[in-house]
Amino acid sequence: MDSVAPNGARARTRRAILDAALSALSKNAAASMADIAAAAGVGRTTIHRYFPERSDLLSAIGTHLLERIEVATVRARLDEGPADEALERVCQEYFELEDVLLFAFENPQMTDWTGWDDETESDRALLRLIERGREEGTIDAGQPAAWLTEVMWSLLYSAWQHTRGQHASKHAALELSLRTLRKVIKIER
Amino acid sequence: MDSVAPNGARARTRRAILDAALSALSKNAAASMADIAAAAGVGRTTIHRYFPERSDLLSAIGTHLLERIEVATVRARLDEGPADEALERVCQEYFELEDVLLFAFENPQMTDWTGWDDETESDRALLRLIERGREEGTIDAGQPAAWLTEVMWSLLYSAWQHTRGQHASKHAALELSLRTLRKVIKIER
DNA sequence: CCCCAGTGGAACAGTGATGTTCCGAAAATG
DNA sequence: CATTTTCGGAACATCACTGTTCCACTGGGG
Repeated sequence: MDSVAPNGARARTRRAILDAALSALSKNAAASMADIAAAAGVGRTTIHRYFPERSDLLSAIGTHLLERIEVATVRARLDEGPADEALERVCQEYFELEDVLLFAFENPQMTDWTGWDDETESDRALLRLIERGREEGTIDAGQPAAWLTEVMWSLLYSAWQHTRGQHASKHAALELSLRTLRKVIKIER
Repeated sequence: MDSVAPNGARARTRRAILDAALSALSKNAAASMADIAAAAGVGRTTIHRYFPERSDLLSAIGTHLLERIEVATVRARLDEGPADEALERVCQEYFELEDVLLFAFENPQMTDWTGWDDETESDRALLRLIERGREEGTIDAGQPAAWLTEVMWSLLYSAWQHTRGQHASKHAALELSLRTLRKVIKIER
């Protein structure tokens, strides 16, 4: 059963469990294994077959999550074009990761998960991008780069929150975020 | 024991439990009753004497929380002076409520708590303030008022996060927030 | 078509949190 | 100082979740 070659069936259910766990846990941070199993349309036993302990599932989610962020970052091509435009691109990419990122935000249960502490390649790329923008003169140098990344994440969070509370469409919320972010990085004369 | 007149002793330990619960739960959202009791320097039994069930404690925290927000809002005197300055004042007041508000943000366990859904007087006052600023010409009318309040909360959250991650002082973080907020509400020419 | 990897469900023990009761000790109150 | 109130701790029953084992089934690949 734990053969080296992923049979296809195994890989499929593994993904199903991972996806279901992600969505279940972003809706309810206290979801039990049984809840996740139900969400995945799978027996609770099966989950334990793939992830012996809850922590195993959580760290699998963790890496899966980092991978998706990584992919989104690459797709934004941070090195191309003016820095402010690249920043908007990466925001748009990240905006699509709502379930993934809401989970990351609202689940401090993963505090013990080793893998957050060390800087991601995405983190570094983002900081480099902002640095580049400051030198280019397209991003306000009056605010620390680390602060601007915080603000970017916050604005994304606000956008998702805005679609929940208000009856705003996702598109409208994203537009608001980008508009606000543009004002934030604008250079004061 | 449940006499009508608050004896002083009862009121005192009640506050102690409430405060300890607040700080314990903001540090660790999954804190057990035993944890909270320990944090309050009080027996677990005593907590159940004041708050028979966990949900009772949570809703007590909820109202206590709303009260503190209410007080902070009043102290900001939203009706006085230019709207943009009033907005900065209320930010400064809210910034002091770090434990209270971080708890509110990071504890979706209070989602079931009835009392968030209906608009607070503070919410309304804040929206009125922004509306006033738009008419005055001190706050950008290009962004919906509801969105600006979301952004304000997010910036506060960013500030607290910034003091955690970076080695920034609270004062510096607040300054960053205010500076960024000023740019956000600035009217585009 | 047949077989077996993959699955679901029942059943079980272990664990930690919750809520309750009871009683002796401590402290506030008059 | 005496009395009433309040507190702490031990003990207990209950509950939900976890992780494990075992067995019966099923459906897709060889």
